[in-house]
Amino acid sequence: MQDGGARHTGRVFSVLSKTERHNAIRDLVATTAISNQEELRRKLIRRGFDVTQATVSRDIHELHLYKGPSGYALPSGNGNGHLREEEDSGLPAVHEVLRSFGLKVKQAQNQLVLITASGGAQPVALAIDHEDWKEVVGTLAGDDTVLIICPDQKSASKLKARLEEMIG
Amino acid sequence: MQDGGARHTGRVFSVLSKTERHNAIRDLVATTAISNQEELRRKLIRRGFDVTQATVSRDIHELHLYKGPSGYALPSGNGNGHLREEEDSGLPAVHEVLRSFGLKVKQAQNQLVLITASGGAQPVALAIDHEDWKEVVGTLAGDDTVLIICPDQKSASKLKARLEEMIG
DNA sequence: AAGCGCACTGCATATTTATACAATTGATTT
DNA sequence: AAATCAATTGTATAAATATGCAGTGCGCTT
Repeated sequence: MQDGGARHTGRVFSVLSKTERHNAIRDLVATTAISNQEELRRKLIRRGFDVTQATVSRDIHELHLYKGPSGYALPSGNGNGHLREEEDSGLPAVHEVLRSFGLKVKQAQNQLVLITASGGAQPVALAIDHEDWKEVVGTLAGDDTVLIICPDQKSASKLKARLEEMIG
Repeated sequence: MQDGGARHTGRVFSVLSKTERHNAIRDLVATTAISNQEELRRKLIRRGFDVTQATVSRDIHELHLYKGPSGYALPSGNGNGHLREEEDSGLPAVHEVLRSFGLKVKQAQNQLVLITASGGAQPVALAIDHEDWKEVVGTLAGDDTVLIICPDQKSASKLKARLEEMIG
């Protein structure tokens, strides 16, 4: 269902169609404005893919495209995803996440910049937030960097020491 | 058309309805899974907003929401949105987003840390950026935290007061 | 107060999107 | 080779979303 490739049985070469079409769709969606499936269908036809609206609808599903004010768009990779679940308290202790993800801490005035392994910033920041330390005014996490804002330079230093100890 | 507020003529107090509803929608969309307008309609009704699907459809337009694989989503501020032109001032006023997402503001020197509901940071930061306030040097948004850099401690205090007032 | 203009909304309906079902095709098994 | 199976797609239609039009109500002007 997913790839259409040789994965399971059946189809192995006609692939030249569906996957190609998906790529074409990604390209079209990324570079041109497409406000509905008929429009996308027409553009696909111009590129040699003769399909119906039903197929286009299915493709859009498989590609996880979004539809917004200005037409279809690619999945943002970032924020949109994890709106759902989340659950509750199951967070690992800071020292655990730090031990696995933490790399180093740098200080700039009242701010700390915590470098983590790739993809580790969010979980680390979450864990830190949960500690409710008074040295932490707030955190901001990207992919591998966490910015920690402290009330002042002094508390930043203190926190830095603590974090470094945890990183080991 | 945009605000429904006192902007032009007419309506100034019934606003208690449409804008409130918009906030409720932002909140619902950010915190729960909503896969179609009927569902959103039902949830709105449970919150006391008795509207039809048509109105919900219009609201979704005005709020620039996206619809993706997992239901409706807020404009990501980031990747998804403005690939396209952008048109005019389509962003909701700060006080609107703040009312729905803002939780509290903390100050550290010349920085403000604005805590928002989960998923609210991007839209809030976007709105703030758009205001072009001289107290704002720049913003950084994660998932539920916005860092606002101000020129100095004094302007930070001033801005803090203003934001707190908006949060209510 | 009468008249006008505009925001807002419901109703009915047009437009757009999703999907149940059946047909086709090529690989795999017996 | 016949039977079988999974993948893919079209057709027809259901489901979801958008919108033209008309009605209502408030504020402003006259």
